Amino acid sequence: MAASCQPTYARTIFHVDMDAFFVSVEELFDPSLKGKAVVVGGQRNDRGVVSAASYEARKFGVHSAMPLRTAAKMCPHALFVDGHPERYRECSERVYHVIGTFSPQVEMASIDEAYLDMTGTERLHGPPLKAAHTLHERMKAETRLNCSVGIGTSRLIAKVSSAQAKPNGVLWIVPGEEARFLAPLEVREIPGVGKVMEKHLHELGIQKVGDLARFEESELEDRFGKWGLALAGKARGEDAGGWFDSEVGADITAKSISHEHTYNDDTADVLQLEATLIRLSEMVGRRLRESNFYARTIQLKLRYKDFTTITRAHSFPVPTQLDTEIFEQVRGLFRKNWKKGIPVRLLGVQASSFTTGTNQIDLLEATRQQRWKDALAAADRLRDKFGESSVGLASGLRGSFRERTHENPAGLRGRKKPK
DNA sequence: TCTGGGGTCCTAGGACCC
DNA sequence: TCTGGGGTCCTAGGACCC
Repeated sequence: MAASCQPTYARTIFHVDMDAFFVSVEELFDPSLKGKAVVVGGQRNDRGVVSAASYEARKFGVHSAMPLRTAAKMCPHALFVDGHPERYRECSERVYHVIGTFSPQVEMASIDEAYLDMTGTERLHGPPLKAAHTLHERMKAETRLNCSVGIGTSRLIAKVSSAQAKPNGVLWIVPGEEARFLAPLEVREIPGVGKVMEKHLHELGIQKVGDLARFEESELEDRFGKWGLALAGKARGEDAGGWFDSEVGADITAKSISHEHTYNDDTADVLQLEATLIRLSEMVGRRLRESNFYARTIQLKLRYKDFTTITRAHSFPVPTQLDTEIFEQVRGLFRKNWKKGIPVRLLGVQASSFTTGTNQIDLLEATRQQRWKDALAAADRLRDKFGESSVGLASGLRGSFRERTHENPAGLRGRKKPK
């Protein structure tokens, strides 16, 4: 079993990461923002977090995921801008178009980053560095946006090196140099190592990736299980375990669809809460229909004032796409689990366990569901024309208990859209 | 500091079946 | 009576990512 677990040739993976994506897109629409401290995600007093901050704002310690109110204190002169998901999606599609001309094996990992498998494209695009510079220039020419490109023999190396290349740079880690490149970096730089894992590692005296690489692999496995083993591989630059191990461009279908809403003011008003559940159920149902998914499991998410959060799920025998069925389930879960009178901060509805198309419903049931689907499709078209609030399961009810909360337009930063 | 919204993956316990 | 071992499904929670 001795010899080669080595691949016969090394892969060449690119990771393309757009620089301060949301901020840069906003600058395209309003050039006066250029060079200023800009925070995208909402207004300075909103209950929300920073989606993106300009490099100017970052100098004051502002970073994404930070509460907007904190950002406003750290950087009072910053300009606060609401997010525009449609703009980001549109630019993201242009990015996808550009990278698609470089390799057949491409994959958008999120709205603003992509992987390309460039193995074997030398005859077409030249050596990695040259190809990367061409890509970098073409990206700027066709999207007017800056990006950074990391090149390596694994997704992990490509990802970490694109981060090191920022802003607006290209970095190639030559095959064989992976471990040496990673060694001086903080363990937190490894994708998948967050706050909690970082703390655990620090307690073991592990600060840098080099420390991690020297650590006994079996002890990592004993302490952290499967993940510990993967971690040992990552310290060497390997795509060990999980999503990283998959081929670039492999077809990934969505596993869940969800919508949630945080109130600007916590509420214990049953009518308002159930009106929100209707709206969220409709949004989830609509997306199920768009993707032609049927969901077997519906989950309620409930967050109280003090941030304690529960989730309660239920699976039905026959999968569904229907707003009414989703809402009935979720309302049932809500009534059973909400501690009456305790103010609620957030409600969420999630659908999962998908099938594409139902298998064995009898004919009557099928026609009944078809009628519903037709009606709902008509409603979807109406919404496209007149906006989200024009049609609803209970638009009358909603009309009288319209929420005062505003939609956070910065909301959308999802990883994947189901096809 | 007072914490969005949309996702993925992992773990762990209990039910249920063979 | 008192007790096994494995597999799969379901549910709840949590870490992590952008």
